[in-house]
Amino acid sequence: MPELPEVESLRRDLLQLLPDLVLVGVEIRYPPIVARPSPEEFCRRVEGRRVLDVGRRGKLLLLRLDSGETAALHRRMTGNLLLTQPTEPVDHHVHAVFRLADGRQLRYRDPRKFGRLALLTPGEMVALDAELGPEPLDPTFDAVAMAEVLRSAPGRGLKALLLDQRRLAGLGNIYVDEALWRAGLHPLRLAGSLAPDEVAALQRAIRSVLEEGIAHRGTSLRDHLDPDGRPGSYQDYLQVVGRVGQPCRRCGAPLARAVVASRGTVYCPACQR
DNA sequence: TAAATCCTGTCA
DNA sequence: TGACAGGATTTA
Repeated sequence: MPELPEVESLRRDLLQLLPDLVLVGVEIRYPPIVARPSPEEFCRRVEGRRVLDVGRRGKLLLLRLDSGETAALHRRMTGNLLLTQPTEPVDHHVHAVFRLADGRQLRYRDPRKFGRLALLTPGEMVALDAELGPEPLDPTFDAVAMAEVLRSAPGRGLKALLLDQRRLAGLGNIYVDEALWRAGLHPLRLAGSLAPDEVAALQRAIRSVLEEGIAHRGTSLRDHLDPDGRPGSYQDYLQVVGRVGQPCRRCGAPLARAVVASRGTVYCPACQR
């Protein structure tokens, strides 16, 4: 599922289309995909707008329009934004089509229909930003900032806390499991119980798994594709996800599976404490 | 805090 | 054929 590295990879790919990315037309084929405003209003306010910049906040892709508004896309589980020629057939999983000035199209394809589009005024963008936790790849996100996140909910388990976008933005099920393994921390370990060196290790682990994920253009266990329809390759480097029962690459013990924070969770019961 | 909800492809 | 997966939101 698209987490921070998958959205960041998409952001960087779309930046290559600037400065001539003009959304000359918008077609919404599955109206519930537009969270706000109404689908008609969304089209009216996006059509004809030039994209000045492509940003990201957590797992949200942000298209900053020349109107001052921002079109936000959350890909949720199975959403992809594909750059295609208009002659390519539109399959029934395509829920929104953005026609570009050069004739090509950006198509939002999402078999699960969980993803959402929204158009945000500057004020709404500020409000959304305030609801999300810090960016783990921001240069200012260091061990001190990690400690603050943990201190904000000392009684919660680490995995539940790290998945909470209001506490820390951008992590999902895959990268949380990978980061906790790398830090040697158990997913149920209470956030308030970490020693200073463990806090620092967790911050470094989160940063490194996200950076490696981006370097490999994301994890494509199943669905993630870039705008040209190509998968990422970080699935080939995962240490725990998808390896239940196989030996831990640190200590050799068989990796275990449990449901933590309502998510399938893989960890090493021997060396994650 | 936990459960239900939204969805449909995939797998047993 | 039915259980399962899961991010975010809503409801109990």
